[in-house]
Amino acid sequence: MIKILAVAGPTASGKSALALELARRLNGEIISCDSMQIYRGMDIGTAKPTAEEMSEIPHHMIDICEPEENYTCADYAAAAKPIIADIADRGKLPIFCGGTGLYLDSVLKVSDFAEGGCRDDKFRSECEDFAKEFGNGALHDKLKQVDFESARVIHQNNVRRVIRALEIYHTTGITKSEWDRRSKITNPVYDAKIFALFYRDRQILYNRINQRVDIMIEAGLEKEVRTLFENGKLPETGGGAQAIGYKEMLSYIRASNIDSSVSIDFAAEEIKMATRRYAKRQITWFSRSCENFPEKYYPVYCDEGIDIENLSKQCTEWIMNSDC
RNA sequence: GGGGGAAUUCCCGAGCGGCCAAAGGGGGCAGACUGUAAAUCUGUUGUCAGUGACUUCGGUGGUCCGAAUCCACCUUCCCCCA
Repeated sequence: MIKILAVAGPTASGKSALALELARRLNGEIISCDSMQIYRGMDIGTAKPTAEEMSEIPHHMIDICEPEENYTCADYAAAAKPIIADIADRGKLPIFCGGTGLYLDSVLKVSDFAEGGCRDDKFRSECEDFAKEFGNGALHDKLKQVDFESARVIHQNNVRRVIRALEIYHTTGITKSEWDRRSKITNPVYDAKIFALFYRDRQILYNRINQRVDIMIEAGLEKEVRTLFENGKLPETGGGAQAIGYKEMLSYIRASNIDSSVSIDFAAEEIKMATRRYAKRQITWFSRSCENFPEKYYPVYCDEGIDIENLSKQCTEWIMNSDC
C-alpha cells in the first residue's frame, strides 16, 4: 500500500509550515488539499506558499485552474490520485496539506466518483424554480419519494443538497444513498496517517487568524481582488468567488466605487469574522474524523508546542514498518 | 432657556396593560456534511433545578388583580426653537 501523510486542520493553524518541515525531513512532496489554492491569481487571500517554498519542495494541486471554473471534489480526487502514484513511484512521500476536509476524504474514502452522476444544470434550475414556487418542503417530498434514506438525512432547507440527491437519481437512476454505499471504500488503497492540528485555546487560533488577515491586507489583497475583478476573473457565484477574503473585498471595492468614504477596516473585520467561522467548521469536521478514525488521525495540539523531532521520528518508524 | 422624541436581553431592533424571558436579524456556541465545500444547512443562545421556579426591558416611586407596556420624578442621548 502506498503510504501518504497528511497535515490537516483549521486555517491559520500552521499546517503549511509543518508540512514543509516534514517534507524536508522525510523526502516528501506536498499535495495541497485546499479548495481555493487551486485557482490561479488568487494568491494572497488563499495564503499560498511562497515561490521559494515551492521551489525548495515541489507542491502540487496549486494554480491548476481559473477562478471562474467550478472545480469539484470529484475533479480533485481524479487529479490527485495520479499525483500520489507518481510521487510514490519516484520513491518520495506524498504529503497532503490543507483544510478542505471534503477533498481529503474524497481521496481517502471514496473509490469512484466517475459514475456518480454529472451535474445537470437544466435539471438543477428546474428544481430551484420548483422549490421557489412550491416551497422547500415540496421539493424535499420529491426526494422522499425516490430516496427516502437521503431525504431523512438531508434537511429540507438545504436545497442545494436536496437537489444534488435528486440529480443523482435523475442522471443515473440510482439513489444517492445507494451510490454512497457503493462508492465507499472497503479495501483501502492508501495507508494514510493524518496529523490534525488543533488549539486547546480557541482564542489563540482566532488571534492568529485576525493577524493573518491584517497581513494579507497589508500585502495587497485589495489590489489582487481588484485585478481579478477587472479582468473578469471573479464570477458572481461559484468557483473562486466563494473564497473568504475575496467576496468581502469585492463588495468593499464595489461600495467604495460609489461612496469613497467607506472604510476598508470594515471589510477587514468581515473577513476576520468569516474566517473564524470557517475555522470552526473545519474544527468540527476534523474533530469528527479524529473520533471516528483514531487509528489514522493523530490530533496535534499546537499551543502545547509541536515537537517536530518526535513527529518526524514517528513518521519514519511508520514508513519503515511496511505492512504489505 | 423653551418644545418634542428616545432609552429593551452580547449588538441592532420589534413590542405599547395580561397570550412576554420578550418577534426578527446580527454575533456567539454546538452540530451536519461523498460533484458549488473558504460553500451549503441545522440546533441553541437570561439564571437555576429534567413538569417548573427565579431575576430582567435606564433609575426610583406610584396606579392596577396584573406593567417592558400607564403616571410622576430623576439620569443620559437625539432633534427643533432661542
